[in-house]
Amino acid sequence: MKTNSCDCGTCRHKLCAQRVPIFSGLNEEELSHVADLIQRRQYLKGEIIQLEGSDADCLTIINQGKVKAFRYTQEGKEQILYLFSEGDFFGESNLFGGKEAAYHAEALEQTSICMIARNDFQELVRRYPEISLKIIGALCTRLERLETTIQNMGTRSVEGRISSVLLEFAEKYGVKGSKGILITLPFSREGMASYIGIARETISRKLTLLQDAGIIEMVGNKRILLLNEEALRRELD
Amino acid sequence: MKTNSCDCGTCRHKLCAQRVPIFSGLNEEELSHVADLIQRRQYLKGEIIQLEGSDADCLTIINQGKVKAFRYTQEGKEQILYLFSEGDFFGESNLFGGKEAAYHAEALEQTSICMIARNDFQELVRRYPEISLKIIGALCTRLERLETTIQNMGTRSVEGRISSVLLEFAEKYGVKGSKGILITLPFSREGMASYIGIARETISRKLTLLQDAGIIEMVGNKRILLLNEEALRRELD
DNA sequence: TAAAAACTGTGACCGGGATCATAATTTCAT
DNA sequence: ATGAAATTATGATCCCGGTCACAGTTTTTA
Repeated sequence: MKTNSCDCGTCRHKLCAQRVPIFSGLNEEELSHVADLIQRRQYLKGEIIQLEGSDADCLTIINQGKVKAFRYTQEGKEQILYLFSEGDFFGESNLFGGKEAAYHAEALEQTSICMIARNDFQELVRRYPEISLKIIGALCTRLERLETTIQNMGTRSVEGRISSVLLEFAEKYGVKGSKGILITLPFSREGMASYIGIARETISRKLTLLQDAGIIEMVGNKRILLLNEEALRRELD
Repeated sequence: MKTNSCDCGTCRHKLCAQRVPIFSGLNEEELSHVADLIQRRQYLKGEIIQLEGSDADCLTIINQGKVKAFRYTQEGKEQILYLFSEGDFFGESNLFGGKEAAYHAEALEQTSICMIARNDFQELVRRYPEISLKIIGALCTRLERLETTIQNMGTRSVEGRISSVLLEFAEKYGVKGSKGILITLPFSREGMASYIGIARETISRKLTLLQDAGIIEMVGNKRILLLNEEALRRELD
């Protein structure tokens, strides 16, 4: 088991600050300053990190693990908005909009996060303006993703949406093997359905079809072997 | 007819810079500096301001008018992503992500815009860090809107989506009268359908139902009188 | 102001995906 | 390893909204 956490109490989470894109570009001394302000926390799978509507006033950066951000529709269905991984952050709207948390956040596996309080962060931004440029860049990327998601949902081609999610996971979590790309899914079927915005049964059926077509191969419930990436790409509408 | 444009050539668009939230917080002299960098342009209804995929490298701020941002799905259907009004801006991803334009932008009526070139803007941000905080705030707001849109689209309750759009327009463009709120719609039915992500015929039918229920009253094609706001709010899922 | 063009409303029909029910499978705990 | 619990697959049915067709209206243009 590799130890990529730092509990020595001396380095003051410099590791965490270093690996976060937001702070790339800062030098050693500046990073040290940032690290002073960081508070770290650990969560187990299934634990809630943030409650929608709460007024947590800190920026949360994911150091290790995966986090899903979601809301409940009035019918009680869960709608997943984001899947955050190492280096991603959330809670920015708490800081800048001054509003309450826009969604629930739940650890999908053992997860360690870094938190920076609102006031500390605002000061950081003033002292190191490049940070805000990085944040703007990250927000733009996120906007683009949502824009594409909306475009896809509007199109209503369920096959296309499933293909696009599989490709996304392949890129983020896939491992190339001799037969194809082995994807360890971050979600159960239920989760994937909620991420895509369709019913669980539907995704089961479509995945079966993809398997019958020889494009994928399901390995247990949590892994999918992508045999024919090109074919999947052609499904994208 | 009120004259809220400035063509004197002397004030150098200070008006424009002033009314834009991004630059609120700057003083007279700073605004003047900003105004120096601004280039102004006019568009008629239907004219294209930005082409998806083009590498326009400037931030565009809407001074007056309305602009729709949209993409085409592979089936050729138009999907409207944003409706921008006075004070809104777009093109930020061109500046920060360094990528190409993420969508088409078209004037919905006579529209005047202010443009700032990439380099000029980057310099502005460095000189006045508050600007980037304002931008981050605006991006967060936009993200929240998209998040809600996605949540709505996932829910697939068409009634709810229509109600939410009507309420949005009522707030932005509504005028209170004795009988209710008179909304001048920024879109045709086609446009509303594309904004919501449903078929034109469906929105016609649903609006007729709402009218039969006494909740709204259609006034010609371009206006809707909102008689019972509460009832509409209850439709929101 | 009249004709043309664009937009909107409505009926008929159809299909994809939601829902419900149940069986099969996988995962987990002991 | 084995039974229990959770997850997934699959069949049957239903219904909402898309699509097509066409009529009615509004808006534009000359």
